[in-house]
Amino acid sequence: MEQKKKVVVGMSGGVDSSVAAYLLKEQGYDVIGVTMQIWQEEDQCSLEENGGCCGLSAVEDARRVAEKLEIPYYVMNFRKEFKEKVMDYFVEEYLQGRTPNPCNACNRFIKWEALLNRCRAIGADYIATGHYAQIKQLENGRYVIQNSVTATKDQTYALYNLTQEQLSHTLMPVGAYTKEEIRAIAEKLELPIANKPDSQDICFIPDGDYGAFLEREAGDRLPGVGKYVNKEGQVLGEHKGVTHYTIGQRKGLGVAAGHRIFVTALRPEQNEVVLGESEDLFSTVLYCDKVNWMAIPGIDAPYECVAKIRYAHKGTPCTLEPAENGLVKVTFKEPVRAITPGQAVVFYEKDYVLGGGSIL
RNA sequence: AGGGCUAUCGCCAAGCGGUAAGGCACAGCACUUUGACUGCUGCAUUCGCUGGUUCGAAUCCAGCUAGCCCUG
Repeated sequence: MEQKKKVVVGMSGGVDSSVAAYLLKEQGYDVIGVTMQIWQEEDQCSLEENGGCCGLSAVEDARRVAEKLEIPYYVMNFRKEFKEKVMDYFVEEYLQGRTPNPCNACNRFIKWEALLNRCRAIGADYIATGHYAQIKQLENGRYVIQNSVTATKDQTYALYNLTQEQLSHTLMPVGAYTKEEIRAIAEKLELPIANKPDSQDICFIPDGDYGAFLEREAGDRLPGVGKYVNKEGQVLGEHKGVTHYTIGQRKGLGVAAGHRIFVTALRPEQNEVVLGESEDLFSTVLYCDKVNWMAIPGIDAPYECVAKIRYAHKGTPCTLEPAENGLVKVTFKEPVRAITPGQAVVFYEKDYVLGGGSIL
């Protein structure tokens, strides 16, 4: 009667997800390997050479790993979902003068929503990934993402948007290990991808030139050249269009002010880019919407916690307060640098995710 | 038309007879499952042009050119 739990592992062909599949098999699960086809064209595989969580020789590598582990393996097509939920979102955000975080969108809508739905439809109990994070159920019954044991490789920020339903059907086996340990396991197993580099950058823009990508995708909807101005409204020069800039940016401005200057604001309505000093980038308050609560159902009074406003942010103590229309006001104890609309703000309590939202 | 001042890397700017600082911009690399930030490296055999003085000049002299200012 032993009914083995069935779990689908999203395999990117990389080290982490490959070892994740191995660990789950060792733990007695009925493991199925799946690679999601999301942006890559069928005939474009030859272009791939290095990293990208979703590109490359992903399929070939994943298939070889699955064979080595002796687990069934399938490729699932999610190009349509990816185009709508990630690429289109990416373009629209830039057109509105905001700075999107495609990985967060991909995690929630593709890796979880789309993949989980399809996997449950074929009878799987869980989906699993190679994220360095852990899922834990609190005493109040709610599921949370918890920091992995590897502080330097923590990925909870990119996962704040997962729902309770999604979390309750997700496994993250590598979260209990360090990156070094995972690589060691991969080498011991002689997995063909043990030394692949970590993925990075925007997977669907392999050359890193997102300006050119927007040109292809949005074309005539792009704003075109505009004016650089300072706080006083003086024109400082001409820029390539607000879609080419983000808050806090210094490089690529082409303005020689004699000292370092940064983008302090974007005004998409006027297609103006405001330039200013580093000090001008620090502030203590932000509002966010599209809040996803994880450790608690919500707040109806001020709530103390720590928040991150970007992936690499170490976190700053703050107070959360409910605001009109479901928004949340975040007041930091110390000024934080370059609060950027479109980026995620993620709230932490102890070592787990309290919730998070999209910065306005 | 006279008089004065200034001309050094894309921008700003040291240098004041001893063999071209620095900042910004720019480029590359590193960092990074987003955009940024940050760090590292590179970036004028040449100092408006032509001569002269000198062992030796971007630094002194002369002329020329250009720009700015003042006087008519």
